[in-house]
Amino acid sequence: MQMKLNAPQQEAVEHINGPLLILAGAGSGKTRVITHRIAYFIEQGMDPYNILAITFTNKAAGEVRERVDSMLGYGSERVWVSTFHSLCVRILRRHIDRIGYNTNYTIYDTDDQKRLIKETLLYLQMDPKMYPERLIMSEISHAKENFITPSEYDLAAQGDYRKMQIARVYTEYQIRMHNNNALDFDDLLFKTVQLFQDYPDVLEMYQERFRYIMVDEYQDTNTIQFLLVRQLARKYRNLCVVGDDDQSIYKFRGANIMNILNFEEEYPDATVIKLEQNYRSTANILNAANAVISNNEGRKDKVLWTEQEDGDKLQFKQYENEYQEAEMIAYYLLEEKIKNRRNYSDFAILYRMNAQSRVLEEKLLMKNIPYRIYGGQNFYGRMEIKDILAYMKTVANSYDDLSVKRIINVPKRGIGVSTIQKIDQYALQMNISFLDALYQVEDVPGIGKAASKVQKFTELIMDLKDDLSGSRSLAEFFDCILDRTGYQEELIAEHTEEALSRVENIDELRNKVIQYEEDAETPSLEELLEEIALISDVDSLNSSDDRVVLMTIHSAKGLEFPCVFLCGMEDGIFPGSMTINSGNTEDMEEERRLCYVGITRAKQKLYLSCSRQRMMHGSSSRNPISRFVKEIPSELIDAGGFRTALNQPVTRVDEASRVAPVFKVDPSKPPFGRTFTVNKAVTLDYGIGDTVEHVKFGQGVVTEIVNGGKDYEVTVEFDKYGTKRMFASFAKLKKLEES
DNA sequence: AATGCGATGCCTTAT
DNA sequence: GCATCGCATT
Repeated sequence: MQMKLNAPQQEAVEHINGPLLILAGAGSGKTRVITHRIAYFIEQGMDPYNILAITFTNKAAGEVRERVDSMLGYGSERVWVSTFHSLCVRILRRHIDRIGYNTNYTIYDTDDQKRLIKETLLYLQMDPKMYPERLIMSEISHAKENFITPSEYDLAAQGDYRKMQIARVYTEYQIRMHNNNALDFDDLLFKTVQLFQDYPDVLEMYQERFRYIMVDEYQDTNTIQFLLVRQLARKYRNLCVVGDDDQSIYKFRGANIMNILNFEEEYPDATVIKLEQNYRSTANILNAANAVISNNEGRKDKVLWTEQEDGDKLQFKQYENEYQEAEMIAYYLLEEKIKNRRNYSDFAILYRMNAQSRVLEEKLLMKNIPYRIYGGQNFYGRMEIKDILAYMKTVANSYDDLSVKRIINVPKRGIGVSTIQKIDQYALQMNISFLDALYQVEDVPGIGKAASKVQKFTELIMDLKDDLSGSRSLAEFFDCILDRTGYQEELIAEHTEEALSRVENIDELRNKVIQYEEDAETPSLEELLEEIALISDVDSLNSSDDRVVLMTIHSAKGLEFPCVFLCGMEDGIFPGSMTINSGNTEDMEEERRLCYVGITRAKQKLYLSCSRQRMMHGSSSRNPISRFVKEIPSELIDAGGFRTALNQPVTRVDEASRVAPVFKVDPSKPPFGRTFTVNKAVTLDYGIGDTVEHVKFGQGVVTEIVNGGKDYEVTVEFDKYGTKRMFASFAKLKKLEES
């Protein structure tokens, strides 16, 4: 651990007035500078109340506050440290009524958004096949990220039929969001910027309050965040942004790397400080990272260096399939743990996509290695959690039609789709909320005996509203929901393993409610719901429980681990096939930055691995070694006998990786060191699944290849002659078609 | 209205 | 390989 601040760090800490850009390489003590800077400001007599620090995750915010607190022992609670989203939520809770929303608005997550889009498409009679929700969602999201209103979008769409259709959805979607008194994630930013734009008095209030602004991970800010920061900083111009252009990895969600690259143009009087000394990783790991990232063009020039020892070489292994890869990761993990007396929590297994976690999980489970998976299906995204939350949201905001529709027949009350549609129709005509329409169910035409069922439901909601005002705590209210709905009872009655785990999840949610109530100064249902809406998976990462961590490289940004496994290092996975096929240089550079982020998470040991064959959406595919692995100088890598192949030029290695022999691992006797043998007498230009031709037997498909030392034993299923096993050197099989 | 079945289509990455 | 969706059945 670094003892005292180095010169540039010190300079950054003591810079008080005017714009400041801190280019902080990975592991260069960024958080340290931020926390010291806040502490320094307070020591200099500044009011902590005037300081705003924006971080990427709630977890990071908590850490900043904690560290400032431990440095000063006071004052930190008055510093406003939060993420962009929670900053906006808190501002809007106070002032959103100025722009026509109710301050008890609901926050919609991606799932809610999707439902609403679906409803909207139906209403506009647009074909979801022509306009997939996915596409619409990203269009709307990108519009909002660029502060483009529906009418502006429509204006720009003129002449482009497709865009004009999307403009219709965007417009109707926003109307519905407004009617539901709901905001999605993008709206939180959008509405705040809009509020500040339309109400300069409100903006000035916050400008006065936030005289000193710090933004972390600035390279991942998008346009709307840029605008928000610019608004807030305009008056006092005491803006300090910290970031690393090499770690910009969120282009897909609108992050604009130009925000950091052009900071000096936006603020010509900006001071620029570079932090280039890395305190995290060994020299070998750092050099590998430097080598990879140096392949990108158009970056701020900066070279990370370290005083640390070389350390161990990076490990690289190619396996036959993803099961073997997972198996060996588990094996090497245990080996390292025992050899160097490490904790499980010293390890992270990182991958490109969440889908890769399943196989890893399976093998860890088999070997009794405690682990925790972050990301993917979020806890709060689970069905039962969303159901219970929908009850809470309905009580908190009766305009939230989406939540009401979600729970009106959950648990089953015999209220079906047709009834819901009729009521929906009625609500639309009367221009009232869905819940209000439910209250007037007797006036809704065409509702027969379902009316009494609906009335039972509305009574339930009214009772719950009474419960909330009558109950002493939110936990008590929570139990009222469970009791009155019978949700939990129904699950218990099911007696299945799945239902049981849902019950457990509900219990966990209950704990969360209790926890919130203990921590909050003035607990309220609204605040509880917003906290839940904005919580991210890594926020709950807790290094004190001794488990291996599994997550995507994206989620791992900002984290560090003594030992890191980067798996699935294959062209087609990482970089992904989309990126490779598109031929887009910018996209490829972003993938490379992601790789850079992955490598620089490791402090001492880095294991890279890939698999020759892998199941991807149902079918098996073969992937060559990732080009990024090949960008690492071979002297930094220990790859057993495979090093030769790595040294070859990229184009030739691609060829070579197809010819390379199949190797088999006996899990009971895991190999040390030399895993690969490249110098074989015979090489095969075909693999499992390929169609081959034999002089005598004709065509067939290769089903198995066994490494028999000098030769390969190849099993082929011939079209006419059945399955034959033969030695490759005699068979002289000719490849016809790849699988 | 609820259930169950086969067909479809789809995968980055996440607040 | 998985989840979602539409359809037919009870």
